[in-house]
This record gives sequence, structure tokens and C-alpha cells, in this order.
Amino acid sequence: MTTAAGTEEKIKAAAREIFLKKGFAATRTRDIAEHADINIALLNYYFRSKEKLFQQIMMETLSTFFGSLLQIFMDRESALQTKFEQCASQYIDLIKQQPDIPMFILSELRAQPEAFVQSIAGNARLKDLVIYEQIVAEMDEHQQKAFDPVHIMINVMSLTLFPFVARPMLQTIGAVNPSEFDDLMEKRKQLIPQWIMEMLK
Amino acid sequence: MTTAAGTEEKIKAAAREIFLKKGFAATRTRDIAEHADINIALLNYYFRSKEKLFQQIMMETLSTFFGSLLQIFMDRESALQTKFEQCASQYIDLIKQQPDIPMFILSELRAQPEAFVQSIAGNARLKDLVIYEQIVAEMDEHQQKAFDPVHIMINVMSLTLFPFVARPMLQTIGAVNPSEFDDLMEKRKQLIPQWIMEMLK
DNA sequence: GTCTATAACGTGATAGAC
DNA sequence: GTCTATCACGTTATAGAC
Repeated sequence: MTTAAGTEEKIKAAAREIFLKKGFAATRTRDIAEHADINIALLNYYFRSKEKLFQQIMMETLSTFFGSLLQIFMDRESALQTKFEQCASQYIDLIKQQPDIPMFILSELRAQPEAFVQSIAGNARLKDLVIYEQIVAEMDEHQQKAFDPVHIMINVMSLTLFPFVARPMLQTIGAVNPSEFDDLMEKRKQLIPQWIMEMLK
Repeated sequence: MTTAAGTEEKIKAAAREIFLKKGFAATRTRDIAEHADINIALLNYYFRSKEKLFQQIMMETLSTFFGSLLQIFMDRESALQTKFEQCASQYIDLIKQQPDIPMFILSELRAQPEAFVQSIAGNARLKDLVIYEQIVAEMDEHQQKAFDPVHIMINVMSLTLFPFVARPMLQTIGAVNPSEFDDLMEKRKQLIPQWIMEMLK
């Protein structure tokens, strides 16, 4: 019952790093074990199987990814533009620290269509969010009803997350070089809210 | 030497479908063979190895994906807004037919950082494109120099491609339901160019 | 709890008959 | 060209000693 100093967490840290980088199928338990300075037997002792370990990592990652966002979206006090600013700023900071998160979630969610549905949703549907009401109100005020408000939500996510997801491609086609990518994203913290507000007018 | 009626193409079609859906690591040659109604031996007879087959699929996919785009971007006759319209329209049509293309390219490009560099780039760097010049000119005209023109290129791609990439996630969080997704993307053919032009003012 | 050794299995690839 | 049968290997998972 007595767990050696942080062994379990050490394994999880290694698993997180490798799963996030290579995805479930391309990851070998050997790599995780080696990276955590233990052996495969111990990995299975703690987590029973590669699959179980993966699910745990996935759940925690989803929680990190959606958790902070949900608070912003449900705040009844803050103005709409403030929400967009917080959202862009917070996401860009989070993903700078763990750049593989978006790609990981998107690609593993594609592979396992239904496995994680209840862990994400279950609670809130998009149209129940405070931010969604605010978008609708803002569009009404400008007699702007030319399109579905869902586009706005999609755009916030697109403009924020896509650059991280597409980073290898963007570098390959020479759109950005590695050193200036961070500055570019820093600047987008300010630009994205502006662009989005403009779309509502 | 005599190839049986379309066997090679039949295998490639099956490989394309499965590789695009599951990626290299998660795909088994057995699945491809079964799907093509042949056996593994024949697959290796034609393509020597899983890796070789994959590379062929990848090259063709990259060519499909970037080929048509490059023509639009290099056209000296068409106006900037026209380019954005063509780009959004053409891409959305293309990806509607093969919805897995963007995710496939992005995730496999991450896995194989340098393998396909020369096949994509080699020819044109972003800043040599006609469209890039036009964006710079348009921003000058509006005394709009508040940000790097590269943001605009990134935004076109983000707004167009991200919804496809994030489709499983968007459905999971109840942002869109499967039946209305196509309509949403159809509408974006018109919206994206408008949004982008607005950003330049 | 942690290790070594090994079992059990799945996968990519080939040999050889037709 | 296409098949069946099989090999060779890598991987996950477990048994059992410490």
C-alpha cells in the first residue's frame, strides 16, 4: 500500500509527455517506462494496462483543457469582449506551456469517437453558456442576424488553436520561423478579440 | 508485368481511406488488404512495404491539398477578395469530399517532421506568393500596419480548416449537430472572405 | 514495490506453390 | 499476379523471486 516516493506520478508524467507527443497508437509502454526510469512491469502494476493509463492521462488533459474555459464562459459579470480577451490570453498561455494538447485531443478524439463524450459534455451544452447569450444579444443590437452565432464560437477556437495545431505545417511552408512563433501568438492575444468583436458589427 | 485490372489502384484506394482515417501507426496492413479484397502478400508485392505505400499516399494527398491552392495564390490577374473567395470555396468543397485530409496531414506531419519538407515547400515560400504582396498592399492602403501580414494567411487557413479538424470535438460539446455541419460550412464560403477583408481595414 | 524472465499475442513481411 | 502458410520480430502483459 505504501507508494514509493512519487513513483506513480513519475510514471504519469512520462506517459503524459509521450502520449501527448505521439498519440496512443504510436506510443510504446517501453518508452514510457524508460523515460520514467522504471520498467514495464511496474507500469502495469500501477495502471493495469496501457489503455487504462492512457485513459487517465486523457481525462486529466480534457479537464485541464476545458475546465478553465468553462469558468470564463459562464461568468455572468464580465462583458463579452472581456471574455474573448480572457479566453485568447489564457488559452495561448496554457498551450505555450503544453503545445501538444490541442493536437492530442483532436486526433485522439477522432480515433475514439464516443469514449470521452460524457467526460467533456455531460455538464454544459454550448447553447446554455452565458457567453452564447451575450453573443446573440450583441448581434441583435447591431441588427446583425446574417449568420448563426455558432460561427463566432467556432472562430474564437479556430483563430486561437489552429496556429498551434498547424505549427509544423506553417514552418514547413515558411510562414513562420520557430523563433518568431511565440511573438506571433503573443500578439494574437490582443488581435483575436478585436477581430471577433468586429465580426459582430 | 501485366497488372490485373486495377489491382494496384484498388489497393491504393483502400490504403488512402484507412490511412487518412486512422493515421500510419494505427493502421494495419491486414485492414487495408481486407478492405481491398486481396491479401497482405499482394500488397507487399505491389508496394514493398507498409512504409512505402504510406509515403505514396502521403505524397499524393499533399499534392491534392496544396496544388490547387498554389494556383490561386499565384494568380496575378485576380483581386485579393476574389482569391479569398476562391480559396474558401474550393477548400470547403475539396474537404467535404475527403473530410479527413486536413487532420491526416497535420498529425502525420507532426510525427514525421522532416520527411515531407521538400515535397511541400521546395517550390514556393509564403512571402514569395502574389497573394502575400496583395495583402501587404491592401494593408498599406488603409494605413493598417498594426500587425504582421502573416496573421492574415494564418487566419484564412484557421477559419477554413479548423472546423473540419475539430468536427468531432464540436459535435461532442454540442456546438453543431451532424446534419447541420454541411450547411454551416456552405455558409462560411461567403462569410470567411468578408471577415478577412474586414481585418485588413 | 520493484525487479528479471518469459509468456502470449499481433503485426509486417516473405517463401513457394499455382 | 495471386494465393496459403509461415517466419521473425516487437509489443503488451504477467509470473514469480527479492
